[in-house]
Amino acid sequence: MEATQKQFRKRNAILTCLQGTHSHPSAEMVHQMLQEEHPDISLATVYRNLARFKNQGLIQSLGTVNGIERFDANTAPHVHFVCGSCDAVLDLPQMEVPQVLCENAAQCSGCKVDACQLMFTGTCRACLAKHETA
Amino acid sequence: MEATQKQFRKRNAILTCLQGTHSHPSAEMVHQMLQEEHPDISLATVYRNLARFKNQGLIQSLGTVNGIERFDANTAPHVHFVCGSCDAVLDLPQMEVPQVLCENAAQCSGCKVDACQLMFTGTCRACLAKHETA
DNA sequence: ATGACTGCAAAGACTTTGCATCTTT
DNA sequence: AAAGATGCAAAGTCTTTGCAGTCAT
Repeated sequence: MEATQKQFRKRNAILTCLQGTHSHPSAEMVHQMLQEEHPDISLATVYRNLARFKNQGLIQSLGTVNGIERFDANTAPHVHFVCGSCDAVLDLPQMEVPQVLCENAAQCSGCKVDACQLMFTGTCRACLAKHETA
Repeated sequence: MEATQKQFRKRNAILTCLQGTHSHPSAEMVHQMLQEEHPDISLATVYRNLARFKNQGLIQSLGTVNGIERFDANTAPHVHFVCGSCDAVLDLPQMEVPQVLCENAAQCSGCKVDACQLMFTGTCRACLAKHETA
């Protein structure tokens, strides 16, 4: 009955993969990353388990970048940067989401606020360098 | 050569529709809203023009809600609330996005920051009321 | 046996695109 | 004539789902 029993190996691999990366991958990216370890894993399995984890609250969706959904195993509220050039999604761990904001939002809107996302868009350092060079 | 010349009537109608609503509609919602005024407008035309306006910076995309892209003619940075129950997207005009945040983000990340989006998710008042009643 | 997980292929949903037609210059 | 806008239908892309096969209880 160990956690690695065959029945859950792929499911665990998907979660572990997500927890071990900072790339905020899409379903397909996860599938790619698992190719070596599980060459026979199906994309459908990745989608199914990501949906499951999301429902369980083990991961969160960051929304879509260019029409593709991106996931994050870090469910604590934190700040993201999306590069419009290479579609990379970066954490900005130095920045914090002022906790007051959620309370303010709830107060001034009368809505029940569950979560909050702060997202910057622009061009990442790698792409800036690339364009300078070019 | 007036602005309402036949050639651009539908295009203008789409933009005007978007500018006259606070519902942050999807392409299909825009199409619906224009039915009365332009019963013969095609969904493809709505998509084409929304893409055009977005490129021109006349409107902005708010990302997708449940897999459907939502648009906003208000391109100034402002705060949104997304209801997970009815998919409504509301403005929170009382709240402001601290301008400092963008500068902070640029500084601490080394990225070129173009825009910033602050988004809350939860349950809107209408849905809260509905659920209480039920 | 029953329930659970997966692969495969099919279906689904939203969006984009090619082509013919009609306008405007 | 040439360039631009639109409708229609087809194609495209990402995601979900049905079904059969396999494994665990």
